[in-house]
Amino acid sequence: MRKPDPIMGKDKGNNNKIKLRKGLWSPEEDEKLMNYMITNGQGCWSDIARNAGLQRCGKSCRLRWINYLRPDLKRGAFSPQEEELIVHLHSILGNRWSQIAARLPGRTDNEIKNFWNSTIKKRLKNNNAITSTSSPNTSDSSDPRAIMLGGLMQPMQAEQDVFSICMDSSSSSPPCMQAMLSITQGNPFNPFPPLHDSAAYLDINGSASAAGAAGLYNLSAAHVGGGGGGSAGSLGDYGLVEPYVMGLESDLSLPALEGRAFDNINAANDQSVLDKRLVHNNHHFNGNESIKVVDDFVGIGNHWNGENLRMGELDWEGLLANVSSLPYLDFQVE
DNA sequence: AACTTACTCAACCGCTGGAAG
DNA sequence: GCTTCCAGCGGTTGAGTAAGT
Repeated sequence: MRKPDPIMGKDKGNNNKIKLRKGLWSPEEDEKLMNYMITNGQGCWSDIARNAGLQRCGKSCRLRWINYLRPDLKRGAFSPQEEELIVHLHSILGNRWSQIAARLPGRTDNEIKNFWNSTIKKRLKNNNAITSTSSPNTSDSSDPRAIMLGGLMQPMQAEQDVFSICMDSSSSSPPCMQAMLSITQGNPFNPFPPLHDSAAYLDINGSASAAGAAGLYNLSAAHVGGGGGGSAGSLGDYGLVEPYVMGLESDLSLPALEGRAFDNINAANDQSVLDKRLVHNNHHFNGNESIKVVDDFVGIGNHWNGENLRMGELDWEGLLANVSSLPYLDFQVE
């Protein structure tokens, strides 16, 4: 990690040089930022940095908040289900980490990106090395997702080909996506089959759900609250929302575009989780403070802003028109 | 025990796009 | 239309740590 050594920085619009710290955040800095966010909510990050008495740039504060201090963050290792979902989403979205993160509540784009670049990529690479010597027709052992999913899926060869392209982070999205789409549209087979039938994971309520495969990814705008006009207030990127507004009460078994993280905090009343998290990353905060945060407000992470699901950039909207509204990941392409 | 290598992940950097003036 | 500011994103870096020799 980077040393928390202060360096000289320059305040824009002000010729006075001020010391802007870089590197790791100290517990004191975290506390300042957390307290400020609790009290004032999100605003202009450079103002936050200044007003909170932090000798950090706004950008750094934003990052710290998003990746570590946010109360709705989930910590700990990725579950197999999350891994599965990441692989699946990456095959569709490419390196759009923020989009992937938006479907993994409590996870940050940075976290997912790191996870992908270390664990998954390596795993896939290793497996490719092994399987490359085997017959190309030998089942689906060469399919990365099959690898990841323990052979649950039996994708078409064409899909495998495209997927292998997508696995390469250098080929992020548009070409990849178009290849995907070409297959999607020209192939009678669904290139994005449901992950598997028993969606006993990613259930909003954290309990096992036997939601059918068909509904697994059926994420409509209504499901995520904001699309139906459900979000309350705004905390900028992490809108203040009414707890459980985001479809938590529904039977949504989908990796909602955020929202489920509330469950992590509220349903579990999760002192231990919070403590663990706060301890994990460099330290800090006693449990009471953490809980207070949860009580005071709930930040929606990962840029889900209600109706404004941005996966789509316009081109995507058009491209995906025939793919069962991919932005909401309804994979029922039939 | 000492050293080296591999891995993880927090944080930084540079870029893009949107909003405001 | 141009400039400036800001938020957000993806790629990259590098310190800390675990695993291996």
